[in-house]
Amino acid sequence: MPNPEAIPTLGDVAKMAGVSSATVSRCLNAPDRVVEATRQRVQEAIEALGYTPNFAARVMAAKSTMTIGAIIPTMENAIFARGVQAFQEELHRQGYTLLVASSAYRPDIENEQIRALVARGADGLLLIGHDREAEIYDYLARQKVPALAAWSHSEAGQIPSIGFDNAQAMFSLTQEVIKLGHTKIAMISGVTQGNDRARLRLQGCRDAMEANGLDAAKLPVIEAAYEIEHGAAAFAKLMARSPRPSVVMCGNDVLATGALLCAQRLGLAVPEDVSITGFDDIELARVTNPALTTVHVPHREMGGKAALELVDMVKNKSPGRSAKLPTHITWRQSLGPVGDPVGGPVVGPVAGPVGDSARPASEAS
Amino acid sequence: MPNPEAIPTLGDVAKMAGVSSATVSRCLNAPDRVVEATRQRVQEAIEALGYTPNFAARVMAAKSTMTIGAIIPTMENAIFARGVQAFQEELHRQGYTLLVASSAYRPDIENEQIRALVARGADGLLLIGHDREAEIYDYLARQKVPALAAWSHSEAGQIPSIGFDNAQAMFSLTQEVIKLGHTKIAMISGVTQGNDRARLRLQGCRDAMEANGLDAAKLPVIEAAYEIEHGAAAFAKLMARSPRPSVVMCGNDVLATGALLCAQRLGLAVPEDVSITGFDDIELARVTNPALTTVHVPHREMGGKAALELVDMVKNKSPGRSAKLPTHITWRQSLGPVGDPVGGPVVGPVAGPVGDSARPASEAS
DNA sequence: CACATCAATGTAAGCGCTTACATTATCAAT
DNA sequence: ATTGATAATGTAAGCGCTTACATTGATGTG
Repeated sequence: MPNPEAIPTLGDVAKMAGVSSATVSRCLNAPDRVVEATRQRVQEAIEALGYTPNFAARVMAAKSTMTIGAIIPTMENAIFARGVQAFQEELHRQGYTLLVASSAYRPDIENEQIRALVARGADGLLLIGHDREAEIYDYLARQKVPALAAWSHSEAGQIPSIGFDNAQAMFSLTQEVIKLGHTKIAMISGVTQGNDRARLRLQGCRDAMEANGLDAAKLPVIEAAYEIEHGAAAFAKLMARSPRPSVVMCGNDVLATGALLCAQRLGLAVPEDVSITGFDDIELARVTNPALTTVHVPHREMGGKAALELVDMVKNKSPGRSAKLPTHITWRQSLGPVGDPVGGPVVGPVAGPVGDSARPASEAS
Repeated sequence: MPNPEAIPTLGDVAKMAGVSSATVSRCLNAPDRVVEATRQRVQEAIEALGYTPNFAARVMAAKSTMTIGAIIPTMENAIFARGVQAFQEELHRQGYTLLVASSAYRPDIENEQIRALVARGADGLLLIGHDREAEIYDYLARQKVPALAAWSHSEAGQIPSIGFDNAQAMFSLTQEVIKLGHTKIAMISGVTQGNDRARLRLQGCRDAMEANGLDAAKLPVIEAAYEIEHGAAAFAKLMARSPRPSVVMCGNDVLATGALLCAQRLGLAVPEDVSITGFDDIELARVTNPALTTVHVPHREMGGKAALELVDMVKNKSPGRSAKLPTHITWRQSLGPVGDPVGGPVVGPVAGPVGDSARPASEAS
């Protein structure tokens, strides 16, 4: 009997069961390659000893961890929550474990986390967006760790991506805004530095303006980190401008929620005095008052698809195929026609008592 | 020159730099034990080769990963987001990497994830609450992996905990509810099975009723998973009862938000027709209309403290000390006096335009 | 100048597992 | 019984790193 204080090893089990360590290993990894009686004896020894395999050793010897890593910019708000949850569920179904790290939107930390996850043996990585130093892609390539980008679709990226067209989606939404008569548009954008999603959304908005004969260069833009209070502060600044914008398009629902809260504080009615739009369609968007008209992103579908694709890349050494998922506008109450008289009817289709609705016609991408 | 296709190892670096592998290892782990000139030569070789240490090998040899694991019930909503973020920030400051896994509130998955993280070499684990099979605590003890519980304080737990007194907090809130004249209380509780936080919150509510001469056995309780729609469904059922409750206390802010949404659908004014309370004080609670009166939990403080304590346990093999953090009630607009006439003034203190306020007097625990 | 001292480096033994290959047992067919 | 094929198990060589211990060489001392 080995020292009961020590953690038992394969060898201890083998000794106790009276077999070789190879046989024990086989019991664990290929049970059908060992005869019933032996397997049982080994099983008993395992239980008696309370043995659990040492993972590091297994990894060293076998070079596969059945672990996928994901580095997301933040866990603080729900932007990535649903997608990651779906990703994890599909991974679990495929027999993989997901480990998540977050970068606080800081490239240096993301870098660190990527290395940490790779070092810890992640068989594959899920990254958000495409913007990062070339060095990291080199590193991943050298380490032969497949990576997949999500939340942003681009055929031009260094790695395949499962996502949607951020620019296109924002283009469509802006189109609708303009159709409602707005010309004094302003935008609260996410921080575009190192964030292709934010940059593309801004771009989409500008493109739609130009496409409709508005001068995109004159679009007032404030960049704000994705926090409610920052959205509120930016909104306050925008409202102080003259002429006052009739609509504030926000880089995501968190910023839009902040804007809404600020409008409330300022005594501005939404959408009568000013319209506000979001992006992402997270839970928050349904809950605010008025509820947010926003771009719906197929979070769960994206997560699930990304999992399948990444597993394929890992298992079959496939190069990975990108996919572009459709988004659509979810109409709620925060966007109305310009100059709507106070209390006037909300235009834009509304369904049901706390109505969400999607106009098939306004399908983006 | 070794095969350029292969991932370089310590040995490759050593060969290139013309030193032994031990020296290279020392350059990495104890730079001051090797002379400047050598160190530089090694550094160059490392860069030329693009070498990165193999973590599994390092773990096997050194038995420390500078990694902490956390298993949280869910990432889908923000209940744990802020706390975990703070936990991670402090960990990062201490030189540790945090890896997060989620269990979807399922004990079997939590079990799996705990093993996965331990197997992958986590030096310590953060768990939520105390409710889990004894077997897991045994496993942790055998593997000598220190674990700390959060979001729930209990001196009686198998592992130390950094948290707050869920029962006490709910007791205080219920006390206030009763003080406002409510006797027809109902509760939408989280699923209490395997969730000590939910159970204690329910208990706290019952205790306060008894303490005020109300029959806790008559408290209508519906258990619901922490999702907005489930909260809404439970609320609808509660509202169909006769007599109709004058206040619905919810196990957390997510459920309360669902309740609020449902009230809106039913055309019930909150708090005039029915009051609603939350728990946790996550962002959601500030954003709903009316905003939620809820129990404020010191998420960031809890996360930071937990990180410090867990690092101490890991580094110094300390047994760990528990800590109970104070909570307080955050007063907003969803709780009012019973039978308030429609449109009547909101009682209960309110501060500022979108006022949050905490009454020092109602400090819980 | 011989020798002790100490800093810098090298040697080599693991860490716990997987797996290619070698060996032995089993059993049906002759 | 003998043989050959095949199934079951054992042997042992790594996987890439850390580290106790051994070796070397420089420096200072009596």
